[in-house]
Amino acid sequence: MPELPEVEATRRHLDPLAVGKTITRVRVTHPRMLRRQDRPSDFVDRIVGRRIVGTGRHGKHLFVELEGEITWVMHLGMSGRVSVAASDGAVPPHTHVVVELDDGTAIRFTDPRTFGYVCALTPDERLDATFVRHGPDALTADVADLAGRLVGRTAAIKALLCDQTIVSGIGNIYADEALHRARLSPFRPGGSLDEVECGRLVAAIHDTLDAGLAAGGTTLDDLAYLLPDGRAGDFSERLAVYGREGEPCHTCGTPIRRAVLRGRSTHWCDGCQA
DNA sequence: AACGATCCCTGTTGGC
DNA sequence: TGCCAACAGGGATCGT
Repeated sequence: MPELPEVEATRRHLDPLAVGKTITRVRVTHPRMLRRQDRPSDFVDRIVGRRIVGTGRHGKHLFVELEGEITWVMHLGMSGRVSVAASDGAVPPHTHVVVELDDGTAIRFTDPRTFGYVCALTPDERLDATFVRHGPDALTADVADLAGRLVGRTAAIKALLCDQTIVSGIGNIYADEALHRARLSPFRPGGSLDEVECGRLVAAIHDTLDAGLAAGGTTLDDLAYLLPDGRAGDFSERLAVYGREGEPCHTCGTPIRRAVLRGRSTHWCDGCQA
């Protein structure tokens, strides 16, 4: 499942292969990929012929900056993958967007479950889009950012961590992992965390995301995230709680528990987390 | 406004 | 062995 570390790994892979190249041809073969764009033709018309001048990321959103102040936005959803290969090579199944470049390569967006999307936005649209109302990027958010957004909130801290308007970039896996590292129960009301606990949580978020990034992301099975070059990230071997229901906690030996919270599986250790 | 439920989608898994 | 329901989840949307 692509969360912030997987998206950032994708950006770092894509950047040197894309920046400086010019888009020569664009094919979109699945209309659902463009559901964020008012008119589907806007995407193709807006990016074709433009030179790529940079890449960026905020939370789980990947940005490809084009000359003329157009931003090509990609969201990987839960099964999206970006790869770069020779444009005349074999195309993987479930490839819905192909962007050919002037050096004979193509950027391919592959997404079996089609929860991801692409769009091309003008500066005004980018200011207006939902994702800019997101909270600060989880890699750089500080204690004040988090504490200020939790004041008065009664929902479970796990649910709030996954809310992109609080902090941007955390999904189900890293939320569970960060809460275990911070020794906080996922069911604690967000507003009940004191300053010390908020500090512990922010540090745990940074540490967990950094570890995921250093490992090249999380891969749970062959449907899940792969690095753009096809290699699997190995963070899944270091998960403390996610997917470990019934197995002993690496810290205290207590069996890891699992429950469904807001329709998402939640894993925690009763011995470590309060 | 805040919160939680529901839905979208398809490869994989587990039960019978 | 084979079939099929259940499961996985990011985020939009809707009801409370």
